[in-house]
Amino acid sequence: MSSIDHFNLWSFDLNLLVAFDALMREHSVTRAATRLKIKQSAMSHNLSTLRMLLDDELFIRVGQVMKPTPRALALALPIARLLEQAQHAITTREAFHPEQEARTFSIGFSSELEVLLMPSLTAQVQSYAPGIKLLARPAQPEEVHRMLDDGVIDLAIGCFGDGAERHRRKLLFEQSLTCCFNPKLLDLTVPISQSAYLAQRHALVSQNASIRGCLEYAMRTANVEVDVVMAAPEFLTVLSTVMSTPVITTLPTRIANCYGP
DNA sequence: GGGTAATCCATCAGGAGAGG
DNA sequence: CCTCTCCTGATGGATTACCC
Repeated sequence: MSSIDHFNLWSFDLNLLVAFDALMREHSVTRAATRLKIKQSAMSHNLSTLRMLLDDELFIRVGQVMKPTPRALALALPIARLLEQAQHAITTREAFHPEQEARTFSIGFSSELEVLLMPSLTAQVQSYAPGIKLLARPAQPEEVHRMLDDGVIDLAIGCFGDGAERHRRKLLFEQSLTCCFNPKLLDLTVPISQSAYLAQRHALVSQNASIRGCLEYAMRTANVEVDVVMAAPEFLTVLSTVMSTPVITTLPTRIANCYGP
């Protein structure tokens, strides 16, 4: 088995291999930069450093694409395998035995999922892993990835953005939306037409500074406006408002089915 | 003209070394 | 051991060059 030349590896920033792999996959400096969530100029610097260290052009611009040189093609597979092995070595842990574990997991939730999932999750964890405790933490979409990076939470459950490549994601279920209103206060025919929906005054769940909350993107996409008169981060506040005020709200169907009027 | 790569320059973080 | 200063490298914004 050959020995590792630590001195040479120390002088070679191994992140450059990640940059090379991204360039190999994208054949574009700009797209490779986007893939690694850095700017194009930083990726261009990485490429120039790689060119200097490996003494080869590596990628030659041909029209709109960066064509790999024979040297780059020869390096592609070994580097990809190396990165795969490195990732495997870093992420693989000893077998997890929930029944023997004694620790607290912090889970970042969006508010509606916390109330939906925590009761059954706690019951299941208590059944299979009595030594494990669960700590629910509020998690806003704009800060959830930083909370994961800082170790504030171990896991996040909710409707969040993609984050970085290191953030693993799994789809739990597709979310649908349902309208809720108090029929004693609002005279609406079900199913509600789009024009009737847009004509109402609305109460919404909002986790951020926008009063349009989770509907902001949908409204912009559909190029429509609704009259939002109230927004709050907790869905129970919104549902209580709907019960006492002639407003309509749009909530995740699971919440509406559990707690709706 | 639009898209993309390369380059220049400013900023920031981290490390090394000097001095108290 | 701690603090300060300087140096180095990474990064991003702005700009330029190049290609279709």
